[in-house]
Amino acid sequence: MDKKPCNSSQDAEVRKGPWTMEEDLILINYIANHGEGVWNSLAKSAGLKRTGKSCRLRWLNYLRPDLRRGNITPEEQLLIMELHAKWGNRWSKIAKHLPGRTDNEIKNYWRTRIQKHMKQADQNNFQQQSSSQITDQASTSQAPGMIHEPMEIYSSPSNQGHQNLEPFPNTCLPSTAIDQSSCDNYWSMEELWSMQLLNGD
DNA sequence: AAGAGATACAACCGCACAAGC
DNA sequence: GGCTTGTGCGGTTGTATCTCT
Repeated sequence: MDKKPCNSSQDAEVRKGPWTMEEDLILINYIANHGEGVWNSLAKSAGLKRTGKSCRLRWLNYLRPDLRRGNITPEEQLLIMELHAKWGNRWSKIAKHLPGRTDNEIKNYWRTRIQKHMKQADQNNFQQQSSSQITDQASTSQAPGMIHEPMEIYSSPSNQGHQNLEPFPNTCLPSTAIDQSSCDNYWSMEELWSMQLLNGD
């Protein structure tokens, strides 16, 4: 990942990859003295061989003093799920309701933890379903790969074309979900809890 | 103990939008 | 009004670490 500086061109001046402690200190000190904002000029003025975007990302996601480090609490987990059910992948919007958490952190958390649970639940239901539906498959238009994309099925209002997939037909899909194409809320918290997404760990 | 696979997290990329000129 | 630049956001990728066999 870490691109070694080349011996020519201006790109050689731009560092990529993991930040060093020294770079972190430079950025922290600079922001402490001059404040944040105007990231491109900040990067140059501070003497960092980074893009403004990279500096901003590093500051917002890692160096900010008001960040909360450590595990997501059950309360935060609940809130994330609730807000995601309401807004979908609007991570920055969700992050605003979780003080000290970043959109990147929430996004990663969702992808690695919650999505994993959904995938497992999805597979369990698929196994249950497969025995009963195996004879019906020839009459459906379901693509074979669809079962691997629970997120799309779950959240996206733009994926109404998938609404006949019913990934959790027995226990999880709310009875009204399919008819909620014009509604912002897809699944209630009660329904999400019923999927036992929060009980895994 | 070693290798393979899975997981979690940091960071980058591309796009869209807003502000300034 | 059009262009340039900066910023913010969501998606994706790379890699370190952990777990399992």
